[in-house]
Amino acid sequence: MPTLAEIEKVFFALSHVSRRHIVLLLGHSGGELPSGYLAKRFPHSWPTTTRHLKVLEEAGLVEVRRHGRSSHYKLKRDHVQRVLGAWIDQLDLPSPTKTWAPTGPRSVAQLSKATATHKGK
Amino acid sequence: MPTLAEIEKVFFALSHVSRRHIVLLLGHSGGELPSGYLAKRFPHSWPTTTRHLKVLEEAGLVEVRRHGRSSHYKLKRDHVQRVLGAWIDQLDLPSPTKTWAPTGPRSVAQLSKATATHKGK
DNA sequence: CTCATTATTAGCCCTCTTGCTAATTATTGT
DNA sequence: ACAATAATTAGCAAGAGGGCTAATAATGAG
Repeated sequence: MPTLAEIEKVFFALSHVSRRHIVLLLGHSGGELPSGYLAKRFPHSWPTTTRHLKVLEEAGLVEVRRHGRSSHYKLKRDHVQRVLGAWIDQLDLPSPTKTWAPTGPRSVAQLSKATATHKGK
Repeated sequence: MPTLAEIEKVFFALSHVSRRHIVLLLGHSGGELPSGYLAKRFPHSWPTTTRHLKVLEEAGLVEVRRHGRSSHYKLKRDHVQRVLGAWIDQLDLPSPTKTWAPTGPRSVAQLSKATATHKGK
């Protein structure tokens, strides 16, 4: 279960278009992307991108691997899905005994559960 | 598919703790809650709650029914799930032919698809 | 009609966020 | 050693966001 602080940081991080766009770029790339590559794809200056990346990193949405003079950023998919998924799940009415109704629209609970095989930070 | 503007508004709306909390309260209630009921549950003033509610409404996350001198707010679950779900789905690598890998963690795609039986605003 | 209740609107202030440029650090190449 | 490249840090300015109080609107009760 994500802490309040985690939820806070994630939603804040995703509240800015550029940061969401960075996340999407990283997601589509499938792997790592260097800071400069990302910076070039935005109308704003490189330092601004750097700051966005730091926000994403502090939110645990992204991880960096520094190698030589370049920094490679990678999306932490599981964290995005775990935090957002868990929050969305909370929207449902409090379950009496954690019994998810077998009928009706599927809950994202399964997603966050299935994905929870990874490290929980 | 949610428009960019929709995504923007939803993520902005959910970037504030109080607004997220309002959404959760409405979600848990299962139905409608009057403005004053919500306002009383926050440390800040009533007008501040009113503003938060307006933001949520403009984001399409909530709908109001005014009756007499009270306003009743209701969560639009489908919209929350449709927009957030769709965005999360975009994180996955662009599918070659929309073929979701049969192995690995399940996508939220199913959720948003299953839920998409409702009105698309 | 008058008063109380419920809620929203208006306007103000202060903080936080985000953009920028300039400076700094670290690494690679010549 | 020196210059070039990659990236971050520092510091500043502008604007947005969110809090408050006071004022206004609308409805219900007596």
